[in-house]
Amino acid sequence: MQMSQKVESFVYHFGEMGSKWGFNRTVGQIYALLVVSDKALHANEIGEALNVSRGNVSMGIKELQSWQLINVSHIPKDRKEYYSPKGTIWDMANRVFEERRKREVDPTLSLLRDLQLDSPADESEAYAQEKMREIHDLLETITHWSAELQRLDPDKLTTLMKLGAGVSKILSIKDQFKRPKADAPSE
Amino acid sequence: MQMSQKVESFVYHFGEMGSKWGFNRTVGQIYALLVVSDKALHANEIGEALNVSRGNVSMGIKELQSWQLINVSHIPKDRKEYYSPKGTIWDMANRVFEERRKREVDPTLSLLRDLQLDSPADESEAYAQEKMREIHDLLETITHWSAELQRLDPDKLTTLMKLGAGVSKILSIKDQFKRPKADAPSE
DNA sequence: ATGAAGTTTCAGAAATTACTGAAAGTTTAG
DNA sequence: CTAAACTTTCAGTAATTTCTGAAACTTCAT
Repeated sequence: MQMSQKVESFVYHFGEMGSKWGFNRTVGQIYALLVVSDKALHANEIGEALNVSRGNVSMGIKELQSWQLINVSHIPKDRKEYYSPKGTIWDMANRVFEERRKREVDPTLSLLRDLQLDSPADESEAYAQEKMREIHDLLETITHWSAELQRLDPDKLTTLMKLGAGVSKILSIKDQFKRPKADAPSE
Repeated sequence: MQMSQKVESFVYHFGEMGSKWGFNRTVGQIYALLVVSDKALHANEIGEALNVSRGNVSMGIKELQSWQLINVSHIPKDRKEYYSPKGTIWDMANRVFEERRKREVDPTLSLLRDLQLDSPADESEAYAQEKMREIHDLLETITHWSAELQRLDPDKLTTLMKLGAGVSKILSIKDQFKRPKADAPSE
């Protein structure tokens, strides 16, 4: 399989990006290639297009499956497995966030909680624990927030995003509703 | 310098995390160590605490400076440079997002825009371009959104985050305000 | 059961990334 | 200007990660 000029630069670029986003170059390239292909591809086509060994393609596919990013399909009378991206681009972004949360943030939160458990031996340890608590709280807030956002349907999300900084205005509207007799004159 | 048990596990863990967040293990460890230290540290202390060469500490410091994550200070009559983390934990998170946006997202957006420029040669190229446009739009939306969020002060942000999925309710309130004579009955 | 058509595994090789430590560079006090 | 006290650089080495390709495995048609 031959990639067009455009597809080629896209695929190579995403290989590099992928390596900063939690998977290696080849995995990034395979995913990028699948995304821009209008039909599902089998392993040999992929390997040929990317100049990569059959074994490497197999490992890449496996990795993408562990991220739940691809679908496997079959064509009647053909024994090969055909791969295509699962869901929309938005789904992909969500999956990657979600998966990284599980793999990176959750273990960190759990470590930080453990380290909070026993009381500090001295002043400098108290300081360290305080900082760890701050990090814990930050991670937890971000985690909750992104989980909530993922529940919104893409349209609402887009509306919300377009709103941007306007959200702070909305917040005050909300305050008026919830507490019509607002008691915070300075804000 | 000797790290306490707790600080040690924190620092090592953040070394590993750091390597998934855009800098290498040592850089992550140095930053973690500085965050939990109640006083600024000089390069030798850092190297000794982390069991790492003087040269490596120097490179790590340089890297952290390029991310604008640390401050340098001096003590009268002492020629050494003392390092401490710059800003709050929130500032740190913002900086890292911001810096990665500049280094990774911006070049990607620019590539994707270029690839949109000339019209597709055939049907499959048209498909590829369409997908690239979707990715472009997604990245752009996320970029704008996070830029806006960074402008909010941390308190507002926290309120907003606590709100979570409640945002969709807020959105409808906003709709009532903006278009009291709403003409979209199906939404 | 057999073998053709495919996929996966994994030991070793290649490529990449990170680290060391000695030499070069910088800054300041006298 | 000199030397002491630091910091930075960078060539070579070490560690880690990724990739290859041959062998093992699986599945299915006959």
